Amino acid sequence: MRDKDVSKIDRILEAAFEVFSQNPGASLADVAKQASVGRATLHRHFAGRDDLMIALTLTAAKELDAAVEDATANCQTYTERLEAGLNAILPLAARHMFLSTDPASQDPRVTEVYATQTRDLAHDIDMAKAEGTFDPHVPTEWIVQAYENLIYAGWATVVAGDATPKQAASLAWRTLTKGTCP
Amino acid sequence: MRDKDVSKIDRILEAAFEVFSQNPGASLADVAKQASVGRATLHRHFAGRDDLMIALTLTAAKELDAAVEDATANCQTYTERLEAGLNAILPLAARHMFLSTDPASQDPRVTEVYATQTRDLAHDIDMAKAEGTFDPHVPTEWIVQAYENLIYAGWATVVAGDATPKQAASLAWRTLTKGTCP
DNA sequence: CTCGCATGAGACACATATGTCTCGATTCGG
DNA sequence: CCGAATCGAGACATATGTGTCTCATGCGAG
Repeated sequence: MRDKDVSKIDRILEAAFEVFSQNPGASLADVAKQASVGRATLHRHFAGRDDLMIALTLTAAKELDAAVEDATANCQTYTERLEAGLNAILPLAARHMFLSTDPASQDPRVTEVYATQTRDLAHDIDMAKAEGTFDPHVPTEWIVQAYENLIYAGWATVVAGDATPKQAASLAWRTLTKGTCP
Repeated sequence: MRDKDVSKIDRILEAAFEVFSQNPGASLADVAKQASVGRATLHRHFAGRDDLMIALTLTAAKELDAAVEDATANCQTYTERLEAGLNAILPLAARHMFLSTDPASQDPRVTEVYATQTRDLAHDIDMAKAEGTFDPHVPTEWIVQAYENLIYAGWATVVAGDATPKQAASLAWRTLTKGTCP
């Protein structure tokens, strides 16, 4: 039965990503319907909306970690890591973006996950500074924000049909490092 | 009584900006309370949540237009206009950001306002391209997205206490044009 | 001073989301 | 083939937001 449970949990989480991506205010009934699962069954695995949101956040973090780790396995430099990571994250942005505006981010596990992600990114940026990719005079905190928001910009461009994910990632990386001047 | 009405509408709109900025899902009762106004009075001026959101969007657009127009009055070039506009918009981002994730953006007036803003921005960027500020090979649509999202990044940096609005605007402009490389 | 009107407070009905429960159907293991 | 467990569907109670209405109050106009 354990396997079945996992399968059902995964289906619910997957459905939640799809539904909430398109409408962050969707009801749990919508999620259950998308997962082809009874509403009661959803409540058997997730106590309520908050529990589900927390699980989604942790799942999203795992997905991101896995994608980034896979994409950066063969990278030699931190600069390469950042560029490859950007390519890996951008296609996942659509699934996870609704979590950033989620008000239920008060759980300690969630805040810790976010803190860890930001800290790791800041670390890589600091290392890339040492490699000469970023100006040491530009605050690392700013580069972190710019990195994350240019990913969002790339995703928006893809959604608008103005670029492929690869092109968007390329533009985001170019803008972050060299800007858009000639 | 006309003056009183305007005053009350303004108070409601101002309260709505404050409340929704901190919690986009707040109830109309919260807004009325913040405005020191009866809930019924709010409904006398705004038919419902959608109406209020539309009014907020149009008000925000006016505020942005006014701020940008004022800040760019003495600009000689489109490049200067874009940089000055960025400085003007960034402090207002906190008030308006919740509107970008608002699902009630299906009203024709709202979509038209957004379309106009984006079109004007794209026009200025095209002109700045001609001035040599942006690489003509970089799609204008991308620069629009980067411009808007770097404003958001700047606002986030200010909120985090890592920069003043002026510093954040400067970083955003530098990143958009020259990037963050040394 | 008095009248009239807008207002704030609150009652009321309604819609929706949520959480719990029960029951018949289905499925899986023995 | 049978029994137990799980599931989906739906009923039910509850909470919250919303929209409308009434009414006493208080303020300003006349």
